[in-house]
Amino acid sequence: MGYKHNKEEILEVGYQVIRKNGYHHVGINQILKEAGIPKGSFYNFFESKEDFAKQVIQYYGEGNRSWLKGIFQESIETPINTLKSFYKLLIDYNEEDNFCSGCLINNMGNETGRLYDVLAKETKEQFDQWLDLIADVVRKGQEAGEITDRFSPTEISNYLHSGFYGTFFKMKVERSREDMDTWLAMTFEFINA
Amino acid sequence: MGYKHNKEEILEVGYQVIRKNGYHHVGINQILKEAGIPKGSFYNFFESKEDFAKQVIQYYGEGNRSWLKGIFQESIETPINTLKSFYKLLIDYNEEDNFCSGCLINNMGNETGRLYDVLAKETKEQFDQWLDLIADVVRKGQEAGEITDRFSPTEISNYLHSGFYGTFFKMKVERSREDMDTWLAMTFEFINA
DNA sequence: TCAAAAATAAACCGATTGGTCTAATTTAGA
DNA sequence: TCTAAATTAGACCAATCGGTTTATTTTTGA
Repeated sequence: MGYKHNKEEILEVGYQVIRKNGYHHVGINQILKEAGIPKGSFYNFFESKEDFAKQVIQYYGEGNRSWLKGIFQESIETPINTLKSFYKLLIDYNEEDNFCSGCLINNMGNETGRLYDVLAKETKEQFDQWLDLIADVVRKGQEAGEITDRFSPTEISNYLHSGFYGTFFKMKVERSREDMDTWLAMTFEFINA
Repeated sequence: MGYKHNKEEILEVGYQVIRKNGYHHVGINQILKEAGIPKGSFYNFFESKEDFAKQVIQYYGEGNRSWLKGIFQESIETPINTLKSFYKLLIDYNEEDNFCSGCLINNMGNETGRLYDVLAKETKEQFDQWLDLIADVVRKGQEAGEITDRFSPTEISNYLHSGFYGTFFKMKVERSREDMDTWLAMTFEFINA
């Protein structure tokens, strides 16, 4: 409160740095340097590196959830096109840093899923809340007869987002959106009613 | 040749350890300990940690390619069922260690894609060679009228395997095969002719 | 206005990192 | 059989790791 350093600014730096470099590859010192704070201040805000990472995941998860809510509410397209535009936006977003970072949640889940109960749990929690929002749009699409009803909204939203996560592998090793665009076209043809 | 330590044994240990723990989270000392070799021997075989990881990727990529060739050649099922059984086998394989490790190639691509040109290149190379083998089966499935021909063999094999990679996220944070099984059922209904 | 609490600042800590060095041992080929 | 090369062995290195400590400054509320 009115103090020199701002917790949210540190979390934002942490988001950027960890998203790009991963959890284990990033040291506290790098965070300190990029955020411009001394170590004492960091450990005043956060109990440990793991606690910091957990709060970064929360910060990003919640921010992204608000963003998601907004674009779904304000969309003037039909449900299926709302979803397709949403994934196109995500691909565009990844193009901005030359396809080298991917998604913090996907990265964290894959990197620390096995090792850190705390981080895996937080990761899953944020992911699940995103999926609920996506599932709502899928349900509307099914009610409108646009999206296949051979599978439930939960199954389809899961299928969509995990499929999207799968494209990050080739995106990163090829530094290209080609595969993501193909995935988008194929998936939305498949889930068509 | 006939010396005390065997390079392939060290690579196998490296595969197990790095697949499970990731690249940055694993130190040389851990490899030495688990492989039972002193540091001097390690650096006699490998130039650096990065060189070691590269050879681990090659070792695993080539081994897996042989395995893939074998099960595709020996399969007595139709092409589409050969593929479905193949992915079921992969899920079963991940169940063996309680869904905590995933695929070395996917892990490496996601973790080091941005950071290490050497490792990303090797990862992509091995992946591409797997995909060629899968694409051959897809082509046969299309010729047999089992698999949709709305997309090319390359597009479909890419779609299959990147979709499979996408399921690793939830597998790891939930330690469950539920999502993978659902993905399998949905995907093979979608690519049906 | 002033004392208690909160936040800032950086020196410092032991443990571990990837990697080097030197010496001893084992192997291969002349 | 003997020498040169390859391999084994682990002590050693500077740098970095996550984290603690102590002292100072800033803020807060009585």
